[in-house]
Formats: sequence, C-alpha cells, structure tokens
Amino acid sequence: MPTFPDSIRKQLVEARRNQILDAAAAVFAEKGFHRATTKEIAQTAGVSEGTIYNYFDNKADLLIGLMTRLAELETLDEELKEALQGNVRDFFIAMFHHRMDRFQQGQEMLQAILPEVLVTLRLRERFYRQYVLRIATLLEQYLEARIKLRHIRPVNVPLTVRALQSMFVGLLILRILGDEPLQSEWDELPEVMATLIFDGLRPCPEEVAE
Amino acid sequence: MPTFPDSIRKQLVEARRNQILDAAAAVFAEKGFHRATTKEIAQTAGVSEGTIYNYFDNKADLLIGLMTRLAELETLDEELKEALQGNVRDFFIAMFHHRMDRFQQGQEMLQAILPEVLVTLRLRERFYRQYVLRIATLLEQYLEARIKLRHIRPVNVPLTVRALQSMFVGLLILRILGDEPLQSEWDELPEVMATLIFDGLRPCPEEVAE
DNA sequence: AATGATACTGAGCAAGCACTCATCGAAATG
DNA sequence: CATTTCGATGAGTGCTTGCTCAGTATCATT
Repeated sequence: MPTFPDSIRKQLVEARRNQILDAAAAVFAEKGFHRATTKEIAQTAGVSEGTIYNYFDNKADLLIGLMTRLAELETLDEELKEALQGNVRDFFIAMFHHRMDRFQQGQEMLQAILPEVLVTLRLRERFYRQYVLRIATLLEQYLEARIKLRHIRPVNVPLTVRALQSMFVGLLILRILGDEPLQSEWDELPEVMATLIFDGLRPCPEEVAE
Repeated sequence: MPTFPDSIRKQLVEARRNQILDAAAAVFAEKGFHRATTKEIAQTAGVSEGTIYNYFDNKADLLIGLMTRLAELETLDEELKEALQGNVRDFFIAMFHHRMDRFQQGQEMLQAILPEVLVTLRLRERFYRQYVLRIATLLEQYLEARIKLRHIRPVNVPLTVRALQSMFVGLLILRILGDEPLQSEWDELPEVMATLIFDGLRPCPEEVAE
C-alpha cells in the first residue's frame, strides 16, 4: 500500500479535484457545457479522461462542483459588515466594490455556470436560492432598517432590491458579451453606480445630507 | 402543379416558418438549445422532422431565425420618440415601460437565445451589436444632450448607460430564474426604477426641479 | 525483490441525435 | 381519369461523445 496518511491524502484529492475543475471552468466558459467534451477537459487538465471519473460522478457533477466552489467565494464578508454601520452612500460604494471584485474573480466560473443554469430547472432553483435570494434578503433588511431611521426615503423595498441586483447580474452579462467600456473602466463602476442610485440623475448636485 | 400564385406561396411559407419557430422557441426555452431535439421541435410544431429542413438549413439556423424575429420586435418606436422631448423623469418612465413590455412579449425567445448567445462567439458578437450597442448609443446621445442642457448633472456617460442597461438585462435574468416579486409586481417596476435612478435613495424627497 | 494497494490510462462501447432521401399524398391541370 | 408537381414524411444512417473497465505504472512496505 502506497497509503499516505489520511490528512495528506485529502489534500492530494482536493488538489486533483481543483485541477480538474479549473480545466472544466475554462472549457465550459469557452464552449459552453454541451460543446465541451470530457476529452478536452481532460487534456486541459493534463490528465486522462478516465481520471475525471475517479473524482466526479459525471459531466454534470463538474458543474455542481463549480457552483459549490463559487459559493465558497461568496461569503458576505468582514469588510462589508463594517460598512453596514457607516453612512448609506459609503455602504453602497463598499458593496458595489465588493460585488465587482467578486465578479472579476469568478467571471470564468460564472460564465461556465450561468448559461446552463438558465436552461435547467434544477440548477435554476439551486442558483436562485444560493446566490440571488440570499443577497436579496440581506439587502431588503438593510433598506428597511434605514428607511425606519429615515436615512432613506420610503420605497418599494423588494422591487428596489431587485433593481439593484439586476444591475449586478446585468453588468456581468454585458461584460461577458464583450462590452468595451465595461472592460476598460470596470474599476470606476462602483462610484458611478453609487452616484446613480444615491444622488440620482437630477439637475443639480446639492450636498448630500447625513 | 398545385402551384399557387407567388404572393400566396410566400405567405404560406412564412406561416410555416413561424409555426416552426414558435415551437423552437418553446422547446429551446424549456430545455436549452442542446437538449432540445429536432424531433421534439417537430412534434411541438405538429410537423415531421424532415419538414423543418425544408425551411431551415439546420438546427442552428432556427436560433438565427429567432434572433431575427426578435430584432423585428425591437424597433425603437414612436411612443418612445415622443417621450424624448418631454422632461427627463417622464422619459425614463416611458422607456422603462417600453422595455418591460418588450421583455414580457419576447421572454420566451430571449430565454431560448440568451444562454446559447453567452456561449458562442459568433452569436455573442451579433447579439451585442444588434441589441446592446444600438440601444447604448441612443441612450448615450440622450444623456449627453440633456447634460448640456443641464437637465442632468454631469456623469460618466458610457458607464451610466451601461448601468442602466444592466438593469434591463438583469431584470430579465432574475425573471427567468423565477423570482417571485418580479413576476407579480412586474408592472410596478417602471415607477420604482425611475424613482431609483432619478430621485435616488436619499433621505428626503424634495420636489423635483424642471 | 516481491507484494499489494492505489491511482491513472485510453481504447472501445452504446446511446443519442442531427440530418438525408426514397416514398407518399394532395391538389392543380389537361 | 391520368399526369405532373411539390411539399410532407419518418425510418434509417453515420457521427459524436459520455462513460466504462481491463490493463499499467507507481511506490510504500516487508
């Protein structure tokens, strides 16, 4: 038995899985789930086709693996929690930054996952719950709290939150579609978005209260 | 020869094509391009498999057909052109209404097309030019003109326009994902969105200028 | 060296599916 | 009624591709 101690074994297994998932993300993102062949994923990962099946049940399981991995990237984390306390505008800027960063990191995975998600009921439900609904709920709570404090005017909370989330999702899509301004000015987005949804498109930029 | 006069013939051909495209849109939207079989499309359309190939070169040609059809739905039309003249807020409300309507009409087609578009370079370019860029350009011109008139404060025009468009695209996606509030309150969206991006999320709703 | 446990390999299998084509049916014409 | 024309048909074909499994390589252990 070439048996390693279990702890090291786990690490090796994890490394292999990631190696394969990286390849899958790349090939899925480029060709889409269905045009991507297991053969090409294997080649890209530098392993043989059979090896994939030592680590994943089947091709679809690769997608699930990517979704799980993406979810791990999605911890709504510390930096943001701080910003929850500050003033509204700063919170939004922080949140937009946060989102734009995540998208840039996870773009390949998202590009691999999203098209198939849109088209498969099971995945759709899973994705919606795992990504969309969770964030929507948090934002709703935030808005409601701030409205009570009169830091924000009363609005239709669920729809306003959806409009905000749509911007995130949509920006990702426009980026995937290859929009040039988005690519080159990506980092400016948080400021622009914050100005848009906080100050609005109004004639005169009076100073902000609070 | 059962030959009809050419004018009638054209109509018959057009009717068949549409009958098949309807079916394709339905099946693509439900299962996605690749899981959809030509057999099922034929059944749904109530014709035989072979007949499809009398009207379309191949399966991919069905997608192209759907894109063309969608483009015809996309004439940026009269109602909107009127609103171009009015005050800014009303223009946005009109535009949002316009977009939301189009999405509701074309949702099935969009749901059929979009996932494949995201994953195929050729389609991506075509789609981007045909839908995204055209509207972006119009909006940019509008914003710039209004900024010159000082009806809108100076902003980063290209990015602001992208943010707006993202909302459209994103809302469509969230709807496809099955978000409940969007489904049931879809009609309220234009007002909510207009308020959001015109008045912004600010403490106090002073009266709007202009 | 020999043993055994394990992970890796890739040729091959079976299934699924886009597309073809020989045939058919219906309708207009003589 | 016979003939001609043309769209419709669907069983069949060939290719693609996910997945398997019998064989191989690697290496710690004895």
